[in-house]
Amino acid sequence: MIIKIEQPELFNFSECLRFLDRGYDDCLYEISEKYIIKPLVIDGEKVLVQIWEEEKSLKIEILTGNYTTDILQNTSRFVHDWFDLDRDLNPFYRLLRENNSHSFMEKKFSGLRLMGITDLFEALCWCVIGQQINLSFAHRLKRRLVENYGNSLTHNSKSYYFFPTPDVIAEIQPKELKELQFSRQKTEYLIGISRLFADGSITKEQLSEYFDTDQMRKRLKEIRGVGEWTANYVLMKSLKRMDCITFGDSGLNSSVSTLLELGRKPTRKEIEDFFKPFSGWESYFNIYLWRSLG
DNA sequence: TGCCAGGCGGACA
DNA sequence: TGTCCGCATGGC
Repeated sequence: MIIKIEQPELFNFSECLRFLDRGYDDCLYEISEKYIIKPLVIDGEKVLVQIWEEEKSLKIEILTGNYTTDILQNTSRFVHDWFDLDRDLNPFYRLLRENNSHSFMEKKFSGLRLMGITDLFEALCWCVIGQQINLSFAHRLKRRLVENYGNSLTHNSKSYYFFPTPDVIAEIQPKELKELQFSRQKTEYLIGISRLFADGSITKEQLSEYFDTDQMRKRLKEIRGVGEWTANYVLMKSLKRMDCITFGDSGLNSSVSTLLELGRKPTRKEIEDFFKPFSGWESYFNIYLWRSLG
């Protein structure tokens, strides 16, 4: 069964895949130049989907798993959310054009979308794993966690993994994670966050009912292990809030430093000023700045 | 070898 | 409220 999705204006599938790949061999999807394969849980059913581009549309095929009309519909919805297809990027591109020094981004990265991490729990765990270590090591740690504690399905004798569920991580003994080279801090944060999700203390639905981004940020920062960087990262990637800046992010610092030709780390004020013209589109500008790192 | 990595919490003034 | 420090381990 193949689902067809019309591509929105200002969309570039290759740019999106490139952003997902970046040579890190992520354990939660398989990516090639032409397609991406990802296992999903839709309405409690495990399905493996392949997404590719064909004649200006996106095609989604369910490779394995039982599916109903509802599952097809919700798979399509997932892809819309993941690739941020429902957003009109014209206003953002206008802002890029109005700021001469940034207009190169419109041409160079045209059609790049804010690739989401739909699952809030996964997004938070990924942040904790990635805190203060280099990205290649972070991906290796994530792979160890996923392959040791996540469910999987097999297709063409290949295993595709799901991110572990909160109840499973909540029960891991710290010693086990230490053996996988997780620091004591990361272990403590991961298990704590998992407990909150396992007992329903926090859910994405609940968080999305907050009045605005500031309140969501405040709520997230009450969680041990969640600081300003993680809160902003998660709000842009999972809640799709458009007004987030990942202050403290080394990649963001490096990008802003390069574009301003500072030769040093930018101050918080310099970053705030840099983002000022992009009010309401900070998250997208943040993503495009990451992309400009290469 | 030393510094840095898509930070965070806690101590201290 | 702002700043400094320890954590913990791989990559370059």
